[in-house]
Amino acid sequence: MAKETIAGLARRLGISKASVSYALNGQPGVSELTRRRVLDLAEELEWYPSSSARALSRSRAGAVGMVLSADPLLIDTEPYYMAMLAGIETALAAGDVALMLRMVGKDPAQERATYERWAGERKVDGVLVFDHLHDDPRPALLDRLGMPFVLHGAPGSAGPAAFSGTTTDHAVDAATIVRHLHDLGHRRVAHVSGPRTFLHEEERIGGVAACAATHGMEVVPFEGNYALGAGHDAVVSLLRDPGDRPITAVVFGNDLMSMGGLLALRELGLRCPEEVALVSWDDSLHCQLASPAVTALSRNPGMQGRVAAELLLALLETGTFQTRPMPVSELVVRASTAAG
Amino acid sequence: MAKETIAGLARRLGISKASVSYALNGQPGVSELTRRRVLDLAEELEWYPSSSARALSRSRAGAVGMVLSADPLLIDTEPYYMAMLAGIETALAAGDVALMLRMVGKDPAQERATYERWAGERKVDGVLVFDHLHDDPRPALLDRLGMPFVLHGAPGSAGPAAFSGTTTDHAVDAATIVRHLHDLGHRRVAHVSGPRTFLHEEERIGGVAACAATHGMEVVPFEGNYALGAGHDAVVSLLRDPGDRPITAVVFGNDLMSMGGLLALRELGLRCPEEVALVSWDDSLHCQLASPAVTALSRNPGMQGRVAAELLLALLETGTFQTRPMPVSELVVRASTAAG
DNA sequence: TGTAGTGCCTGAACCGGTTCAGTGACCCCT
DNA sequence: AGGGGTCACTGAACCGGTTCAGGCACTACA
Repeated sequence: MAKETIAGLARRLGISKASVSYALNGQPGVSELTRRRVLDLAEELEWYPSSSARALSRSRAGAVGMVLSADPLLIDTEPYYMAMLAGIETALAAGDVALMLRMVGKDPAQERATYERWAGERKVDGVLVFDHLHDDPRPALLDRLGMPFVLHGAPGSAGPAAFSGTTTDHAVDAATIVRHLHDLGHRRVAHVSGPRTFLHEEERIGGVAACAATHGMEVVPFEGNYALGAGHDAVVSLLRDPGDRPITAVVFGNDLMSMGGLLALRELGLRCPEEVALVSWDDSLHCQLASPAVTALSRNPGMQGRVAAELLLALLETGTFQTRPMPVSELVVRASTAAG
Repeated sequence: MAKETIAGLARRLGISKASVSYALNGQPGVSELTRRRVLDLAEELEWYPSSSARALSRSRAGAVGMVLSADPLLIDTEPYYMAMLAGIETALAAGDVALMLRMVGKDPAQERATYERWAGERKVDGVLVFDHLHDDPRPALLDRLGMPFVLHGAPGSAGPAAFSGTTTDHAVDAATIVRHLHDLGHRRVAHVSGPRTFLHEEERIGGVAACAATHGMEVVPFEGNYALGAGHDAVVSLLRDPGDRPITAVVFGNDLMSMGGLLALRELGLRCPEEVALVSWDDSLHCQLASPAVTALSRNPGMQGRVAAELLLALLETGTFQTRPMPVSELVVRASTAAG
């Protein structure tokens, strides 16, 4: 099948390229009759405008990018990403924008290089950025590159922002978890967080500490890295020697560490939830299938991804920054925190 | 920052656009000195060629596409996809090709429409196709569209193929599983497969039946759909009423159904592996974390994805079809089939 | 000394769309 | 009858690269 072009359509209809273009794009300047003839012919020939030609003349790629920079070890075990991707994709598909995906290791330089490349090549119109860091260099970089972006999980504290993002009130989530444990009688708990370089972990740690303080509870912090082994090691080092005031509950920063913690409890011969209760700050199938099933904060990554993508589309469309707070997460109570 | 163009570079250097282009692309026609000057300037200005302009003049998108058409329910629970994606991405990144991702529901029409669109818009240079079906309409469609593709999990039986693909010898995998169960003394087993519309499930079912026959074993087939509930329901309907010759082992087509089966065993009060052994035809973290941990065939989806992507790159580069057999999968023996 | 060959470089066409400025035709108003 | 406005449409420029045909200078060879 010889590829049709807009010039071909114009020739067949005996009109000019310009008219065809106007007709196809719903722009004024053509009669209703002509427009119909053009659209009908395009459909009949199963013709679509060349995306690269369109991208060139509109100076718009029609795609947005996303760099998944994660531990290769985690990337296939974290259902979180896949769910988020699915949400992002549904939003983008609705806006007729393509998703360009790049996976790099935990190397910030590679993520940076990818952004520079994409900006230079004008390959994407904007990017979705995740896991906001302390003194995150990426917003400044992207600004310098003139690349619109949405920060997923932006710092919610600031006022009207100079960028778009979704915000999560981690303090509220923290309170939900801490109160749940307090209600069950726990007074000394551990909090196994993700790396403190992530801003949201900082907020969570602060939230947990604050809420615990108002309830007269004690929190033992532990910095993990979201991997199975970290959860395991945390539990071993925190609970091997109970001491006089033992820890009776552990909050994990994600589902993988929760699973690791559960394995460790089994090894140590500690019964869950009778001796130690568990809460995961991320829900997933893992939490549901574990035995005991693990109480988890359901954060709905699919919806979050969808919202982030919508913000990016809006930013590209209108150029206005928006921040949108995510709805409060819900705690799904399961056996790991069943009433003692 | 005003965007530089090739014309800008040419002006700065006092040479023609053509020379710049030749220099940048490593083509003959420029002196070594000029080439260096061009490359140095490009680096200094952090300049990259516009991907859309390049795509237009080369008539090559520089991207390949992949439609993930799966049950939305499964898409975020199946670690298989994520691992495969990671493998695909590493191969594509090496070949400097972008990955365009689209997720659609289990609706074949949408997948078809996506291919037609991509072909019409020349948005991708080729696609990766998964889950080969009985009388799969996609190869013919893609051929008609002139869209190069690689079939992941192509029928391995045929001779030199008219397309590229990775092939898996499911009969060998089936034998690995069946022999393992036979060695443990099982003589009557169930095989909970995925939908028979998938060609690979057909091959697996045949392989299991054939190998079982040579070992004097009996196989009870059950058609599932890869979802948690299907595994559960299969076990319930197969094992609730043992009868005179009870089933002592169940083989599941993927990890999710295995987990469902495990839940069902627990409900029925059947001990695993003492009363019923379990094998999963897909390994994942779920199998490792389950209790008992589930024996599983490790198929290395990351590597398979990488190979499939490499085949596609080769096809785009040279235009020659290749089929590449995947290495035989290895059975990871865990507690769910521990010696009785 | 003429000429064929080679190396370096250039102008212009081309890829397939979008968009601007301009041209008639037609209608309305005074 | 003449001036102004709207409508449908067109030619040509443009987006930013790639590539072809050809020009010029210089060397090599007969």
